[in-house]
Amino acid sequence: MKSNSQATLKRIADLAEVSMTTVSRVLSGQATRYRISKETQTAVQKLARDFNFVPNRLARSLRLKKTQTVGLIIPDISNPFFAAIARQIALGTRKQGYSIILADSQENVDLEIRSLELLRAQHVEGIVLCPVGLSPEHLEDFKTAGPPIVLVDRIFPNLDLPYVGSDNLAGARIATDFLLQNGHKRIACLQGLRNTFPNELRVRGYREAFANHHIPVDENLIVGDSFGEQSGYIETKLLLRSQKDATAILALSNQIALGAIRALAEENLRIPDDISIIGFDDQPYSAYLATPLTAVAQQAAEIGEVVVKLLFDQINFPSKPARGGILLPTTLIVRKSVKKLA
Amino acid sequence: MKSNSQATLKRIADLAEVSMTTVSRVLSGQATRYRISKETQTAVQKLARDFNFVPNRLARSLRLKKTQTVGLIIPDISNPFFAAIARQIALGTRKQGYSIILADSQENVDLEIRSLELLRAQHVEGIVLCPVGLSPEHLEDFKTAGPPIVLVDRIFPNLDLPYVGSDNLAGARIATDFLLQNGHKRIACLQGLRNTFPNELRVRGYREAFANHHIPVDENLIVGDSFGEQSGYIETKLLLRSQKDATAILALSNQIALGAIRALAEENLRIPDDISIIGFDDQPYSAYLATPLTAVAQQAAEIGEVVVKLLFDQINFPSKPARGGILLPTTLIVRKSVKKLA
DNA sequence: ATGAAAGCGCTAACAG
DNA sequence: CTGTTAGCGCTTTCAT
Repeated sequence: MKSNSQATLKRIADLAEVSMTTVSRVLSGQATRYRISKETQTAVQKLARDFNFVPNRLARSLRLKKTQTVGLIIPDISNPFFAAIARQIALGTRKQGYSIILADSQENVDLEIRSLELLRAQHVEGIVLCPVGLSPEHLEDFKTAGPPIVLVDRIFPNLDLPYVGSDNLAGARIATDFLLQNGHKRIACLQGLRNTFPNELRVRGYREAFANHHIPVDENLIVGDSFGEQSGYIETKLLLRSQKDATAILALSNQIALGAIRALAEENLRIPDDISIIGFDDQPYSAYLATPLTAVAQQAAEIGEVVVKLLFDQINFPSKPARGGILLPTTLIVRKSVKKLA
Repeated sequence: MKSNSQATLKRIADLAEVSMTTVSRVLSGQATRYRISKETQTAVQKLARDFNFVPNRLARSLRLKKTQTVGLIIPDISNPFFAAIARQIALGTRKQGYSIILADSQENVDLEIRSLELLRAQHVEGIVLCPVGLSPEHLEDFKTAGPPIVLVDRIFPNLDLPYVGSDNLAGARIATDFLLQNGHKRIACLQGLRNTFPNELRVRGYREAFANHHIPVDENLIVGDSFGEQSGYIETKLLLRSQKDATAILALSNQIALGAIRALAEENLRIPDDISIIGFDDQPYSAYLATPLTAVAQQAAEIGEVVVKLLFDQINFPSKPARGGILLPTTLIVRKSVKKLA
């Protein structure tokens, strides 16, 4: 059993035979400002240490209406892209003296909504939201009420809420263009969660590249509906049965790419000899895969940094209007997974 | 500008012309228990909805001395092993209706200590700590005071605090044995953070395997001092210069393995033809590397589940003595990165 | 140089 | 069926 009775201001005050006010002042570094005598100071400090006094932040927050806490909602923290962003946010947030309340929404809008409500109830001073991205209705309120918010990755640009993401359109266009340049015309597009901003823009980039080359796109080649590894695997399997003439794959996430690679390996198809592939979102391991993967790199750490900046801008200067959105550039990292066709 | 004035119990009470108590009761689902009239109920509920009332959890927590919150401290959330554990903890925790306060300690004991203090001040009801693992002194207190805690991965088994981890000793022993069985005698051991429980046990496993084969270990082959990718890279580079006769590498983390692979690639050394390698901690991509990696798999998700169980056991039944530690088994996944020597 | 007292928003005796 | 009241632990006027 533990001695659960925490020391409080009052207890220390009684023991030191001074008022709570004085204790509070000493312990919050306001001793000089209120000219508290050296003796009382040391006495109070000693007692605080002896009794292992830890001020109750709940009480403090309630009184101050300031929790020094921000919320972070992520669809899946085990996705390395999100994990990298989360890490950067954790570092920046701590630097500002704030804590993070983390919620994993499991790609589920209902959970996202519930998390958002909970964060409000917890009076976080700001929210970083990587939305599931399917519907923005529940976010409308944040324009006029609630803590400042910044959207990440699965953003809603029309929502008039600050956001940070990648230039998905250009990323996918350049990747597709690279495939086209290399003579590929039958390019399967393994998309992620549909009606999601990054997905739609990536698909649009894919289409634009085709348009630029004056080649019509075959809608049968645009398949899939999740950013997960499973989806990449299954869709690739299906594709190999139905569209046997595809010569290349554009995988719209790192996990999709991994799933596709797994399926290809199972079917004994060689990359890039039998089929070429480009992934979206580069990872540390991408260069060391059986065939080093050509991929569109996103600047995850930088995204995290910008998020922190935008968020604390709003927290620290609430009167300033929240700035709009920022799209960070992507780069195509060319490795060995694309074959040049005759 | 936002309308920041939140609705409160009192406001709703005034408008509904009932007492705060009544409002509190209907809004916390205690209407039936206190036989509150249907009319009052609906009236209150309507007001609450109209004013978008969200009860203040700070106040609630302060009053109830229950925050429904647990703390989670991780050395590096972008390490996929920790991310996988974190995800499972997030899911389990939410199922119990609790929130997570996340802290990334950046492999830094001071930050870990500060996080621990902050979590106490925030009155979390439990703490999951993946310690940096170098020193346990600051954890002594948790035996007798503070919220329940469970240690993960970088555990201190002598500390008499519940913990969950992998059977590192057996994992490393079996991996090393496999190398030895395949005729390797000059096996470099790329270790992680020294004086850390998993590291020491993994090194011990390495030694035991040698002992079982009656082969003395060459201390010059045990190098490195961090679980990071950089360390794997650098140590491999150095190794190739100083110990040219090593025929195999045992990398004591997934990130070390990746760094080693990078170094090997740079030096144009082929796996396993020129040198064999086994990694500790399997990852989704391991099977698809240039040479599919033989690795010791840890059950990250299961570790997370057990952690949740142990933690809520203590939270929900504080009188029960905290159970000791649990070490989950590891398995050697044999792929193609080890060559059989003549 | 120090203190008394009010109050942040909520819940739970206790009282009808 | 409903309300009064006290108080969780802290900070901050306003006094002295």
